[in-house]
Amino acid sequence: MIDLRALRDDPDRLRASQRARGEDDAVADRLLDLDSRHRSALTRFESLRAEQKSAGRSVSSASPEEREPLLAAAKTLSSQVKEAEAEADRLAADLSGVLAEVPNIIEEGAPAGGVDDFTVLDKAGAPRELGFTPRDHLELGELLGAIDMDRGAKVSGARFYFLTGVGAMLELGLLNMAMQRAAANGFTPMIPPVLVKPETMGGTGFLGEHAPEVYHLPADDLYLVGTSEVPLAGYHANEILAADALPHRYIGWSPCFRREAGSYGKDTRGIIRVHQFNKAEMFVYTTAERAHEEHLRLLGWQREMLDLLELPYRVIDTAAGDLGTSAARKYDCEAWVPTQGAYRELTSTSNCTDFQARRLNIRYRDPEGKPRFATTLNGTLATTRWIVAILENHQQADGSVVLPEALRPFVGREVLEPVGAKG
RNA sequence: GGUGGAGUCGCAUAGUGGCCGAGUGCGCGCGCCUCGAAAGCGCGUGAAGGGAGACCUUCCGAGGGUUCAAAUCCCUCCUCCACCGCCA
Repeated sequence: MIDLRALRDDPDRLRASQRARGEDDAVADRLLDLDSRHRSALTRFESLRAEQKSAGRSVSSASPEEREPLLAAAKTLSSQVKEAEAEADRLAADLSGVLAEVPNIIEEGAPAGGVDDFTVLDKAGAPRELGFTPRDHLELGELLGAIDMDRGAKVSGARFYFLTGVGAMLELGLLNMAMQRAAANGFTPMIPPVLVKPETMGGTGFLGEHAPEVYHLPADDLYLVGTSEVPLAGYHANEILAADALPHRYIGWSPCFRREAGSYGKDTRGIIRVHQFNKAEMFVYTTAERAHEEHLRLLGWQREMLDLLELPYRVIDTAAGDLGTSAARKYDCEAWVPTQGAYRELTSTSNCTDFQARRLNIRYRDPEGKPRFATTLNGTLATTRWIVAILENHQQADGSVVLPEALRPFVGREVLEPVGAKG
């Protein structure tokens, strides 16, 4: 949710942001109009209410003979107050309805445009010269006895899979490595609930344009999270945090569930795009002043993981139209996938400014003791998808995969060897 | 799943329709006192919104309702505690 008072002072900021995102900039005027109508309705209600309260008090202190006319007047006021309140409530609902649709205002510097208008900020590590025809991650996964898509489909349907044997161990090792590194960097490890209430899901901004992506359990009115960002953002909802405790840095490990609606036919092979996967996610609460440098720090920790796993990747500055509802700025790291000849997203880090904090009512005390909305940031530190890049980039001609050194202690072996066909 | 009890200002508590427009204690802040401190005394001490301001409105777990008037009465829900049943 954006700041209405800031909008009153400078509506052009929202207009410019909307244009950069390729969205309607007239919402600014609709908001301003609703806002001023709401405020005058509110003022009317409040003064009537004040009058009613004093009228009520005069009834209680009146002598029996004065009582009757005072009571009649109070009754009249009471119905006027109800009416005025209903009008103010109606306008407040209209206003928050429009407000709920408005995405965050982009950070200065974010490239304008859509999905393909990103800026490449950096490239790291060159793709290996293989000297043989690379196998894709699924072929390798089957050869290594690590991935079983067929039985995933048998049990749960398309886009489900089993990680088997070394595949299971590889994922555990990878995620554990991420958790350990984050903990060493001062993050608090968290294993959060993955079913959340509507206000938590809505508060993080996922029930807007992303709503069709989200699994919903109608019997309990709970949502399955697509990332632990959701419960970690809800963790401090409706709290006022002590300023000297900031930043709060959490590293969450959770399964993530995504319906992948609208991506039919895309990435249907293997585990690149699946309905359920695991993820280690960094989540930070801090102040507006410190947010930008924290964002770069999150990116730094992501790059460190990718470097340790010896993966070639590039860093992109996502364009405004591809930021999603909550983010003001987003950097993605994309790893090289040899069989696709392309870079594919492995990490994403977003600065959500105070957008989520407003919806979830997360504040801290500034040095003057006044509550202010916090800034939230998040970033991937490892996911199941990383297995794709690890297998493909570190494969050998015989189908074995030599694990990067930093990962070995977490997986408990140096090389993943092909197993005989076992069905 | 069932039954009973509870949820009030940072914490603890008072409050069973109008004197609650929320008291008191602790904590915290400022001041007096003191060489300095403790004790003592005095003053202050939540959030949100509107207004240039004086000030006004809302918030007693959440949401509805009754009433001229609700922390207080009624309904629904949530959370916690206790017990019963079932269960990985």
